[in-house]
Amino acid sequence: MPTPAKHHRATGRVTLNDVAHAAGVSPITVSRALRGERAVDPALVERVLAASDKLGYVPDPAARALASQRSNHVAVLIPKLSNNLFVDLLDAAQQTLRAGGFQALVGVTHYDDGQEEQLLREQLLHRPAGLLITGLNHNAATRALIARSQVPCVHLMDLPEAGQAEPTYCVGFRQNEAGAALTRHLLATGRRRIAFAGAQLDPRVMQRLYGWRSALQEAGCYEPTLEWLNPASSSLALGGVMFEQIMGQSPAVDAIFFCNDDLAQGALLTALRLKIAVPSRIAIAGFNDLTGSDQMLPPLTSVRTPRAQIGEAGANMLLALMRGETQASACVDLGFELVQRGST
Amino acid sequence: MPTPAKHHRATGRVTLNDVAHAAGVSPITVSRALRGERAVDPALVERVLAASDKLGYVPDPAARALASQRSNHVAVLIPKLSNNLFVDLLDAAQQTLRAGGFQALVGVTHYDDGQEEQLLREQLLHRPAGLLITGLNHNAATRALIARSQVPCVHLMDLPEAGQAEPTYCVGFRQNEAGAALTRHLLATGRRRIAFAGAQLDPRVMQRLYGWRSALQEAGCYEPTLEWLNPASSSLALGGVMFEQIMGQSPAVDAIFFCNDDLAQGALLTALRLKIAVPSRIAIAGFNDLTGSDQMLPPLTSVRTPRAQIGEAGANMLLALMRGETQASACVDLGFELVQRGST
DNA sequence: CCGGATTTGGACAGCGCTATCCTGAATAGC
DNA sequence: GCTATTCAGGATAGCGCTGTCCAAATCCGG
Repeated sequence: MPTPAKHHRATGRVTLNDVAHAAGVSPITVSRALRGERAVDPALVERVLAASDKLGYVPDPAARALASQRSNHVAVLIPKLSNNLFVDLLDAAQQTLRAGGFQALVGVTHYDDGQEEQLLREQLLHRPAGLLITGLNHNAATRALIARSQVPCVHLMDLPEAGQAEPTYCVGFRQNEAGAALTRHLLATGRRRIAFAGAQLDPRVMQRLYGWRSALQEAGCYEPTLEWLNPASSSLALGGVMFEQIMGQSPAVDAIFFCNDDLAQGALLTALRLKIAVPSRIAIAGFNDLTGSDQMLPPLTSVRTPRAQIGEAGANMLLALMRGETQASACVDLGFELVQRGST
Repeated sequence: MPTPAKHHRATGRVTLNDVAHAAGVSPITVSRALRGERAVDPALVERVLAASDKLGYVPDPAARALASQRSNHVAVLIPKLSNNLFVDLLDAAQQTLRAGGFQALVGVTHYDDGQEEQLLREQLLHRPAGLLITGLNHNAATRALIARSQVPCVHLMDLPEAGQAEPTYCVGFRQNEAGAALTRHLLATGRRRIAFAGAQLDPRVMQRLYGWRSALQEAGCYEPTLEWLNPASSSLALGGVMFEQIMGQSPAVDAIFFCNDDLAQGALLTALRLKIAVPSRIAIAGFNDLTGSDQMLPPLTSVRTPRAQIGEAGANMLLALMRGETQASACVDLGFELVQRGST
């Protein structure tokens, strides 16, 4: 006789109760022993573990979530998958979270505040144990959702300006300083008419723009006509188009700072096609040091950004927060590194 | 008086019960009305919907999963995030699933059977409603897990060989035919010593290899020394290295079929650097038509693979299966398209 | 050696929802 | 017109786990 099939459903699952019976203790003791919650007699713990192993017990996440009002999910919100930057970030965060026993729930916002809010709303229904979110600029509703939900939250990639009302936890680097550093490098190589070519125009691109501006202003080289901003998505093709545009309309420009490497790579390829010498005629620099930038012709000068480290450190900070540890340092600056190559 | 705080926990959540009270019906009726399960009087449905809207009710996924033994999660297993191919696949699948009311749980296997099995095991604990998995080749334990779990499963990217014991549902295209088609194109342009350069050596790469082989054998041009296989991960840099290797050791080769576009892109850049004329000295072709291939110098001939469509169609097939609809066609071939450009 | 503070195991009662059974009403069949 | 069959709402009983309270056991200083 396999199943009595009395009145109610009987799933084949090994439950906490089964373990409790096998170990000769009450279910609650098993729960506590396995979670390390409260003190339990070491001898009992051992018996429980043995029984649990023998039966192959694995806790049911749904039951756990229902009873405790907390799941082992972590919502991860990123703007796009088509920018490898975020793929690297996601990969590192996801792996770190998994190692800590959490499941990443990925949401892609497409740089849209409304979608971000919508996604967050959906994710919060799952009562995530934590939240990793890209950037610091969110609309009021999103900020309110985060605050009201009481879910620990770490912001990735950006750091607050000094004096800015900062969110509690963040891991990133100073985009504006990185932009300024790259611009100063271009100035140091003797360039004076340095254009900034930006696409997407998300907050991080704008920070780089501000860094570029301030560096040029310091050097007395700033001019508004050097700003080339295009709200379209960043891509190799767009980089080529913007490059031709800039070269056509501002022939005096002697360097271009592209806000992302894919744009710069597209520009380099277009320069090759048009036989425009890089860096002698014009210097080209990118940002993020994405795959392939070191393979370009000439190799692309860029800023290496610690995106994988940000994903990992952010996830680790969140893991600590979810364990209830209060972190001393709310903001971690992981810096950046100028990578000078042949294109400048 | 905010909360009575009697004996037990009281979450602030609006529950099914609240809606039932407001609508003047029993909880189970609300449940049925909202799910469209069984027939419910249209008038009642309307009242329930009104009450639910007014209170802002949203069902608790954990409670639902616990009671019904089914979550709204779908496990999605892909080999790597560093290959844009899978990012595109994931993006499309994820979006389609979300539109259907399901949450994608992403797992990255790193082309490792053991990790795949481990991930699947973890995911199955969440009682996913469905499973999207890349490829057809899985180890015995993984296949057993899938079969035993009874979870609807759709395989992506590959199609079974005729006569092969096929898994029930899959969406993809014939990798070997695509490989043969590209090879025939190279033969048609007069090339005779066509090398195959493969990295990663996953089952799909091997299928392309077999396609290349059969096309060459048909033409009487096959020779084992034309096979260059490297188990390392595919990348631009590796493409350059393999290109130099092939050119150095087999100077007679007049075309190279790279198993993935990133390799081919790296080869093209290296050819530029070494001033090896493409396609006059040697033709270069890639696979998958990834971002940037049309921007290369010369633009890269490739095979456009319908990865986004596969993600979407696979997700849609799974959605249908999860609704309990039995699909007529178990396997969908979405084909491929040869994209001839300047490099051949 | 005793009263109070601290442990540590367990009983109990749900978390919010749905599967199952049941009942009364409406419909159909002859 | 009366029984056999649908049909739609509701009562009941959990799904598997944990928060809360309680009681018994242990420890401590005076």
